[in-house]
Amino acid sequence: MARAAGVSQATVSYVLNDSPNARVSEQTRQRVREAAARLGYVPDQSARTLRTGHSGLVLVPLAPARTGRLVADLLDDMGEEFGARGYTLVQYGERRLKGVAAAKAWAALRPVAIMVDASRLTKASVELLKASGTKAVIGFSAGPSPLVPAVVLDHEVIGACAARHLLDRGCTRLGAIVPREEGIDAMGVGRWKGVRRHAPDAERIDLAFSEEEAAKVAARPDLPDGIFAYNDEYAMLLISALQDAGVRVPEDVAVMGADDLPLASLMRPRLTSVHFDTTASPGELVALVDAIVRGEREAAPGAVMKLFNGRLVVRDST
Amino acid sequence: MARAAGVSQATVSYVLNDSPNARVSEQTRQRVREAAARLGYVPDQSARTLRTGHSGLVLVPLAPARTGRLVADLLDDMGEEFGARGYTLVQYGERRLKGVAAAKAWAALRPVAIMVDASRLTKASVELLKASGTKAVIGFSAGPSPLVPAVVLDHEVIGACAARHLLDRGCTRLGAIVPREEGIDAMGVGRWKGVRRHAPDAERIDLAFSEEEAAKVAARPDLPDGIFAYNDEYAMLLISALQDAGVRVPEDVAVMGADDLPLASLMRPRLTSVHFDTTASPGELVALVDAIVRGEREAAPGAVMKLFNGRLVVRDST
DNA sequence: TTGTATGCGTTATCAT
DNA sequence: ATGATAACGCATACAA
Repeated sequence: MARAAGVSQATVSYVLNDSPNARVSEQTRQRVREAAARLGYVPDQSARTLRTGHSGLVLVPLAPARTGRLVADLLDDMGEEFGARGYTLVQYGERRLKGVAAAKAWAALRPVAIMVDASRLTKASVELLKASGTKAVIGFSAGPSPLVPAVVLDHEVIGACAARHLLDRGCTRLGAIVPREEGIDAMGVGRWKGVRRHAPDAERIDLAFSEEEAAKVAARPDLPDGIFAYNDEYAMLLISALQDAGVRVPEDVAVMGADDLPLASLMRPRLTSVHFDTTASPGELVALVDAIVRGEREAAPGAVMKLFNGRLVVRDST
Repeated sequence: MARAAGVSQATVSYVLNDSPNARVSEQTRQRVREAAARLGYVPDQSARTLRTGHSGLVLVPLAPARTGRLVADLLDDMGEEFGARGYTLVQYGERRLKGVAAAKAWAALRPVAIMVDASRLTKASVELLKASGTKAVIGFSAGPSPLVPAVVLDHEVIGACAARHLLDRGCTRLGAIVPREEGIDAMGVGRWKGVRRHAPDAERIDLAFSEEEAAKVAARPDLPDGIFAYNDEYAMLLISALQDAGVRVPEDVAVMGADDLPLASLMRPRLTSVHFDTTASPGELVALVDAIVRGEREAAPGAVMKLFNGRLVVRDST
């Protein structure tokens, strides 16, 4: 490249990076830019990483369980935010690896930060990542993590919000669905606990995502008259089972969901859902990670960053 | 690292890579492995990339339009498959960039292969990628691409399958929803064309994903008696609008979806859907990309890899 | 069986 | 204002 432009490598570097203290004549700049365009020259990120010692990579290994729209949107927005700050957010698809084996694969890329489901981290893996230069190791989880600072969705608040709404509507005996599904059961328990804040004797109803299981629940003679179904998908599952069983919704049993899925609003009767406003979160989160990476802020293990701050709305279209 | 083990860099490299023609004593291997474990040493991928000239990275820049479950699952499976073959699949989200600007961002990572929505590629960007060492540039699209070999979902076959089923059920006047949504309208047209294979005068009904729009369609006095609604989401939208308008489904108007979403089977009446079996595709696709990368196979622009091969099933639960 | 030397593309320092 | 040069960590040809 340098040869093609008839200048030195260093000059190329200055021009293409708009180096602040670069003293390069406009004429030379032109020559360099023209040569770059002609050759289709693109600086090599790996060489840059090797030289500078940092990759600008923010690694997000995908969660083993498929996550919902909420997380997908969050990642989209964070990608934009990180990009604007000069980082590159990359989703890394290798769901099988766990513990140190996973950490080695991640560390090989020398990411500057990594945001990953806390359940995939161990003490050893966090140490490995830190030792290999990762500035910020952040976990996603349902609660504080002893290993890393964690991004937490406050599931109890969601459950409490739903319970309050059901009680306001006149329900007297509440129940909460807890999904029997690897990876999301912990969140289910959190939401159920939240329901119990307002209804101490709310029943916990474990349910796998299948029509057979739902039919069994719907056939029970002693159903609560208000059920928070964990999220919109489980709510739809439950409602269809109740309808099949001849139970009137919401007259006999009121059902609430959460996540406010677009599809859920198409159910008839319309589904009432807890909606979380996370619009501000991506920016805040990225700013925080940036600060940690730059060493301007500390975040000790056990610290918690809430994914939203009480911005809950019940969308009730009945 | 080499110092810590008391051996040379070269020996470390031999041991950690299990070099085929490496003749290293078992004793030395032990020492190296032990030192690596003790230090939490992980080879630097950027240095390796720089030296070898290839990164092993398979880049999948995300589509600008929100993709469905089908693509998400496909990516999951391909991630596993690529991992098993020594590649690393990463999803790189930089949605704003287009054309050559996007290609530059991608090329900086020196990926060995890139799989991307064909609409984001231009002649110049493909050349840039090829020039910077990307062995395989593969497009996702609704049909053959003049620029690159393409992974194609045969939308016409899907539409034809739905049409046949509706006709078999006794419908006489067919319609097909074409989504009015950036990025997926082309697929909608393809599916509509497929419907016309069996029903030449099938009506094209453009529809944005909103309840207002759907209500307008549902209020029409001259509705077809069989509608293929593009996919399950649009089918649910349309069905709820029809129900609100007092139209009986499926007695007055039969509606079919596609994708076989788990949620869609929870609608009452149950939704009939075209299901594509793509289970074999990820493996085949990855094997093909691997062959192209290794130069064992050619794939010229215009070539087409079908995402499934006629493995279509109508799930009809009425 | 193991060590030494070289170069990949970039950036930073120093020299011109 | 620009060029020469070293060093980043690794893989590999070759020497020992």
